[in-house]
Amino acid sequence: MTCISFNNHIYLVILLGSQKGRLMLDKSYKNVTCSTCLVRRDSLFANFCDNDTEHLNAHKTCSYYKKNQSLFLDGSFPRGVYCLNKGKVKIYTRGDGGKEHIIHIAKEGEVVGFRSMFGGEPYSMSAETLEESNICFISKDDFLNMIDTNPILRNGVMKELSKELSDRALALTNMAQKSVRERLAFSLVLLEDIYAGEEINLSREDMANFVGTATETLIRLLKEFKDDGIIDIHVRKLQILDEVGLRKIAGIH
Amino acid sequence: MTCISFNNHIYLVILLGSQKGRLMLDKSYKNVTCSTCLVRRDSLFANFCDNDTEHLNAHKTCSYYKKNQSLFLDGSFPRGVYCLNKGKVKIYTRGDGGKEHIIHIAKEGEVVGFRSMFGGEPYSMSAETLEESNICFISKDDFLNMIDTNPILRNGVMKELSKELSDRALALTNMAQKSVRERLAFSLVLLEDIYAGEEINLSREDMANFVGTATETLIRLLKEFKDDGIIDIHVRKLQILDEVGLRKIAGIH
DNA sequence: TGTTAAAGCTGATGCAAGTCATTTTTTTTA
DNA sequence: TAAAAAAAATGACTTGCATCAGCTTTAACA
Repeated sequence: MTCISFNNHIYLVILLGSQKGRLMLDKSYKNVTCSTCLVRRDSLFANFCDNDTEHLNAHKTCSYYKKNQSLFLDGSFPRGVYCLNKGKVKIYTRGDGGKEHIIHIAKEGEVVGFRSMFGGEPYSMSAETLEESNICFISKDDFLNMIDTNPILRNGVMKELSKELSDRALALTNMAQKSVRERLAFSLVLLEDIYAGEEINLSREDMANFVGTATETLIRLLKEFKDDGIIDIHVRKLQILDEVGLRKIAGIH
Repeated sequence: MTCISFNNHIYLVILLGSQKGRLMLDKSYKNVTCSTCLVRRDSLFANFCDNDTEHLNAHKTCSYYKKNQSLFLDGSFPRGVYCLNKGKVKIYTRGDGGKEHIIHIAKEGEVVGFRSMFGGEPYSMSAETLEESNICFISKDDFLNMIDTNPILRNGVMKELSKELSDRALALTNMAQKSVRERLAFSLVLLEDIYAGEEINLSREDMANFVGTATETLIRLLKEFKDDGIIDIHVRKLQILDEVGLRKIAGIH
């Protein structure tokens, strides 16, 4: 049994029965403190002064989520926002027939759940962890209060909203005009960033729902990319070997 | 020659040579006043107090735009925002190869051009009139100043941004999962609202770029809908006869 | 450790929708 | 008013990708 430390947390590498050793999050999540949280520097709460950080810390609660656990569901009303300390979360809608479409995959440092908060409407999307995660929660009242009193946060939120709006316009144009092959390449470039050098670890079904295609088609195309030496596949984990080639296929200049 | 009045403006119906009579905007646009502007009640500037409205009026300039005139282009930096007093504007991106994709069609009362203003980045989209229009302009400095000092406007903007974000997620899911036939039905329901009872007046190419399909496919499907009695077509203008039927095809409940 | 379930993969087939070429209609311009 | 240009419409052809069905591998669990 080995201990390693990463991102504010201590992980235990343990052997579970006949299973291969895997990374389990230590349940020490209660110790997360905003002032020392490393992922905060990428978040909406970056650039906070000490006072604001302390206030944030005092109003957040931190929880452990296991894999495939829901944060919120389409149709429910926002109760607060979720700041990802560790782990990844998929944001998805369901089309007619219930088929998932993954709009976004949030990574460490991202704040999830505030986008539907300003209209007074229920969520139009659902959120669910893709792996075990540590996630801090700030209640709606506290968050809205901070928005009103903190111009840094407010500007950050508005900047984030408009950035996502243009990202999503690009995604829409890609979906309308690009082939599945091109979209897969595009998605892999996005995933490379989301998984930040780690191997991409998504089920084929989730990946297909992210690209917007059938699972079988995705598998066939992944195989093509592998044969072309653009990616490498280890069981279900995926590594990008030739990002330049991918960008070329995706049509990113 | 006849005069009619509508929406703050006087129109002249005039006969031009051998052409059929058509509606021309009177150039009296300079007379538009925010306090009496009827379309303002649907805009971001609704709910303004008299003081704010007066301030707005003092800082706007109003211009006449002819059909197919550009408001701003992808890559340029925002100089201000555009409030549509009369006319429609398409917001579009271009995919690889330069093919347009129409993200949104703005109608009277909508404010265009502020979404890219908060990130300090250039526009990722272009905007162009679809018909002759009267459009008021507020400079970036004036608008940002109003955002900072006017909570009503600020909340309206944030509400609008998050609403559009969820609209666009729905559009993305539709694009990923629905057939062209279903998407066309969906788009026609949207257009029915945008044209507010008037006949839908778009070129086949624009409509195809809005639905996300080839022009030929769009034409064939329109013909099917016409044969099924769902729509009626007069040359290039289009009228919806059976919105319930359309919603059913589109999968809107 | 063996059994069951889930996820991943492969092959065969059909069709929705894109592309190209041509004609017809409408609009614009001289 | 005629000629030219642009937009709309139709037909023929091709193909990317979804669907279905069956098989294999990996993970879950008693």
